[in-house]
Amino acid sequence: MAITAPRGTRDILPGESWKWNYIINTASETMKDFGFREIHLPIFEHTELFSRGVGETTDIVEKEMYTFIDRGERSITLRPEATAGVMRSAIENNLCVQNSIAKLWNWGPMFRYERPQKGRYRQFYQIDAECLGVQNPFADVEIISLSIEIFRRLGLKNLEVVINSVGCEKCRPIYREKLLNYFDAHKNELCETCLTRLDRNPLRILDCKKEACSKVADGAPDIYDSLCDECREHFEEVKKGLERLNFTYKLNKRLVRGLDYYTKTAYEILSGDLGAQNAVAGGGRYDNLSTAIGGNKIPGVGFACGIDRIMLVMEQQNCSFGEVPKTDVYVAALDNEAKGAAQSLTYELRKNKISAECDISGKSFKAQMKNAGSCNFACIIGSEEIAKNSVSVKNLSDGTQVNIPISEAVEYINHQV
RNA sequence: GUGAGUGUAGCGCAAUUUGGUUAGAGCUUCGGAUUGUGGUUCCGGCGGUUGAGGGUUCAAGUCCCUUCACUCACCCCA
Repeated sequence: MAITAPRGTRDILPGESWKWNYIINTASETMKDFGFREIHLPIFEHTELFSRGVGETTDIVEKEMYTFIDRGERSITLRPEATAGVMRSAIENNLCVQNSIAKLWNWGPMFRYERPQKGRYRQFYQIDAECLGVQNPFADVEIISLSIEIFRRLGLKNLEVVINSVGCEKCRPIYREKLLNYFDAHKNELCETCLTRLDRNPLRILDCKKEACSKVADGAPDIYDSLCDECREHFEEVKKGLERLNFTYKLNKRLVRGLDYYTKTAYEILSGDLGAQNAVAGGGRYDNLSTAIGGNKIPGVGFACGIDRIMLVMEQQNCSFGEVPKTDVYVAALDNEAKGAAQSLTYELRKNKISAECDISGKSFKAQMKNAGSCNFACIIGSEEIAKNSVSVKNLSDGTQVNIPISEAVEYINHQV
């Protein structure tokens, strides 16, 4: 049996790799316009970074990480998300000392052991941006507007921005306590998974999609009543900021992120064109992440968006991916004696940065011209032409053709393309 | 981890309700003819252990079991 790609992974084939480049280039330009700088991080990290950063009781850490012991007996994990690594790097390299701020972005593969389905893979790709060192709600607005702008430039339609505040280390425990009391009183109405959530992470019950649980959650205490003054004010400023930029958004007090490090702002950008996995981007503020992984206090806010999912939505909505890559010139040999001359001319063109191709597999002239169909020009050389030292250059879009000396071919085509 | 559906040529599909000769066309590819040197048309060739393994049967692409993969949903998230 031939070996196949592991479950949940996929190959980005030539037919779509140029679309990926378009998405990444668009993101890259937007990042630059927003003053974010690119950072490259390892794909694997010490397991502890995620167990302490993302949170011991999260689904990601409990059952979704690719963790293994390396030959030096270190516990290593393929990164399941980007934020913890960025924060680790910022601490380790002092990117955020003495009130300086760091605006960083990167893209690359992330790994989670899940059952694959539409828009969900075991190796998936994210574009990630983090703004570190700023407590101010303007930073939250900057991050949210950045993600929206990337999608706007890509031409995505019908997106929904949903925001919430999940409180901070001061007010969340109080809210948690209230929730605990409430859900404890409605224990018999909750589903099994929610019962386990009860003592581990009661906030997550709010997120449960089961009708019974959601009904119970409807009557649960409102998080906004529990927010401390600082969190409340922060949240108000974020909302004001979004309105100032004319963004429409929805509030969802049930929006709870699956990663423990989030504080205050949490948000998601949803698309109706994705099936069940409807989030194209998600993020928020994480003011306690740095201390959780052993650093000094560095506030932060950021987002990640799934490239695979952006791709799905763009295909669904027939968005433009820019220009399809195309070879300028096909150099066709009329007969076998001319194949060498064809390759020589092809190389001359390439040296002049004109994309060119010729047959390297011994195809007939007819077959060569078929391949030439996707190019702008065809150069046709036969052994007779070599003797005469000339070549026919045909413009494949209008059918016009000229005979010129081979030595002038590069210059002529350079003019045309 | 749970559930449902699917698996036949490189691709998308067919194979007569209820198992029955040598599993078929189309597109692609390759070759030939024709077209002024590609695109059109015609002819021909290559291409399959029916995902894999086992079972039932005189007979299995078709029925049963196991396994793998894909798809979608739960869960969770981007």
